[in-house]
Amino acid sequence: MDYKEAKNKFISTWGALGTLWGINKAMAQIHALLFISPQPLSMEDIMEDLGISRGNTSMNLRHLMEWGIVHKVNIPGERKEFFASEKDVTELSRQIAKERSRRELQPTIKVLREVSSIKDDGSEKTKELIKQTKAMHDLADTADTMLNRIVNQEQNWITKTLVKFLK
Amino acid sequence: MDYKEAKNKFISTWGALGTLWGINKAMAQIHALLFISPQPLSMEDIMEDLGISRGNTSMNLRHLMEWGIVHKVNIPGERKEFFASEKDVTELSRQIAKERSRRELQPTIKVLREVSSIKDDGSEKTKELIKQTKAMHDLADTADTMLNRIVNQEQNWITKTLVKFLK
DNA sequence: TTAAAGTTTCATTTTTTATTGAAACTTTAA
DNA sequence: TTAAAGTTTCAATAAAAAATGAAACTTTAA
Repeated sequence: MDYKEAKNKFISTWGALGTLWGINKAMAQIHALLFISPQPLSMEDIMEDLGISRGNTSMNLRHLMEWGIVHKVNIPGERKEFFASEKDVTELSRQIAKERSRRELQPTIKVLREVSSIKDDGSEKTKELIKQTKAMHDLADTADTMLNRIVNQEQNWITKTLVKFLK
Repeated sequence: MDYKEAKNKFISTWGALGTLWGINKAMAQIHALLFISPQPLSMEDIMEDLGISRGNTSMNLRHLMEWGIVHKVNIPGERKEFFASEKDVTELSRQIAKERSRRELQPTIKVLREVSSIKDDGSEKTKELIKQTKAMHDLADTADTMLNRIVNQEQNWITKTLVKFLK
């Protein structure tokens, strides 16, 4: 496998994985491209490389910046804007986990709390709804808390030890 | 909020969350419905409750069974098939993590290994591709291993302690 | 057996989501 | 200033995904 093949394989695999996880293909592919590019790229570079339109590129770059994993880079002497990805995988996963927690997990946890707090009218179906949504709430809450702790690097010795141990 | 409101809110929230994570709405909603139902439900019950077609219900029930989180239940004296969800949230998350690992993470890890193993031709872009995909491979591999360990309940005392600690 | 009950499949349609491209807007060098 | 370079927005279009519904298939009780 030469460079070009490897690059294409990485970009298309990343796009496909993104799709499975609810991230649109172009967004995932732009990220993949920037992630392996030694230099920041301009919008033109990206459009051309991935064969996508200017509008698509612009909007998805904005989304990636909103997620905090792509940044504008100023290149002295260049009028164009250039873009670069977060290159450190630890920081990348921290950022993604943080955003998914904020946008998706936390609102869901809030709903689960509301739903599981309805008044028990004594019926079997109400009891089951309360029991199950409460269990789901506790799970989601624990998972979210753990995720945020791991991801926020509140890593004291025991956490570090544990992470190593689990590897 | 009464039972009906709470039920609808749970089902629609679950559907919306599913969509964000690449699971289609009907599949997530069928799961939500079964998850809070005290009794197993027939296909008719589900179609009627969610207002979706027979075909849609049938296919998504199959998907849920392929994911191992919904099962057929035989009710004595009934000719129809009934369906029930896994009710234990721990088992539910174990099953989902197991499947997502098998279907999505592991194939991606394989590609990352291939891509990061190409021959270094000395160029900067090849070096960067190798470096970055290797880092991504290591991250994905560690995350996958940890996930599987946690989820497979290979829980010795230190793991349990750690999990408690992180909560 | 067979016909009624129940289930699955899949071509077609609908809905949703992503993408395009051109106009509007912004920035900057001269 | 202004006009060229660059960027963003968004209505229109295309593509992808989900849902329908009816025909084909399977199971089972009589």
